[in-house]
Amino acid sequence: MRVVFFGTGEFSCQCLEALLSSHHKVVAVVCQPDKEAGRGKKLLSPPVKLLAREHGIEVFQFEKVRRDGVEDLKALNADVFAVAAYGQILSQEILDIALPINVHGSLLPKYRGASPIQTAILNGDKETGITIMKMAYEVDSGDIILQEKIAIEENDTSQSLFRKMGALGGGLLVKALDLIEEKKATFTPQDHTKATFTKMLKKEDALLDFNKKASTLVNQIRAFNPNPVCYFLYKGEKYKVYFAKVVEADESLRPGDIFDTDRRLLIKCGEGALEIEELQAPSSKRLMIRDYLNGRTFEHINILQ
RNA sequence: CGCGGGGUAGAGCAGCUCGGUAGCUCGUUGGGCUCAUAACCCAAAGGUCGCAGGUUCAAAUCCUGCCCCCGCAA
Repeated sequence: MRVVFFGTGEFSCQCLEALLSSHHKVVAVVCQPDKEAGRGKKLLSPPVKLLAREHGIEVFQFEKVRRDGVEDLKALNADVFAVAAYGQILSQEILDIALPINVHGSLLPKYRGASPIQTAILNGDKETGITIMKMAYEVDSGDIILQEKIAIEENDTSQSLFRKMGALGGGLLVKALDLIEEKKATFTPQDHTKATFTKMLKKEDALLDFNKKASTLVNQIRAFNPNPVCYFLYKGEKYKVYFAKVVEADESLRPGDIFDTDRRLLIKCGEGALEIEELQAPSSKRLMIRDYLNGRTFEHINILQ
């Protein structure tokens, strides 16, 4: 089938790669515009654009696809629009051009919206999954074509889970296209009464609150890795935490008490304590705590004071 | 020209202001202690101090240019 692929980031790339190695024909790729990013404000292309170019596929980067993309999309004469974490909402007019299907990172109707994968980790879920659906006007509300579960391991972060989900999503996307081509696809409506919604994880939510339980904070840290990354303030400076685990704590300590001991870094929480395993100090790179403490130390203070 | 930090042994850092023997913690290797150990003690190996040029009797340190890495902001 003639497919137009909509996507932008790494997750999208994995889905696109699956399509490219299938027998379906990717006639064009639509992704977000290049952005000024990084040091020196260089113009940066989305990963999907680079991948598409390597394969000689035409790339569209509409500022607003609803406003600018309709004519071009019609002209492509596609059978299917395959959408995976594109980053823009499609209008009904566009959904009507070809059969629009979407790869979503949750077991819909649970976790509709912008951050299904991260939210599953944040909530401490043991499993989540991929849903392939036919897109409807209301976001993530469409009829389900395929759905498959995946386990969330204890040491999974959003980063690692994204990678697993991308691989699974790519496979299911191709499978769904095959079914559609053979006219064997079924479309099962969601139970909308069970729908839950997720919001983008924001930087403002990345500050660790040590009054909370250590286990809660560990989930938050896993969910926010690699983006936007949880942090705490020590002497007014931001220290990012990439990995941490729950340990038992001396309950005479107050939440926020920080101390390094025996080449470990511990912070007392509302319940239990957090052992920081991988840390990033301001202006420096990520380090395993063992390496960090070789050259630097923390004073035993309370960082909530 | 967005703002800022940094490049010194395998790792993380100090030394640079005020030029003059390359240092700390850890790792590695060997030895010792121990019922035993990732613990402790002793010893050793390991460095063109990012690159190039300049100043100087002498440069990790001062000056100039370049390369690379990182944080913030987007």
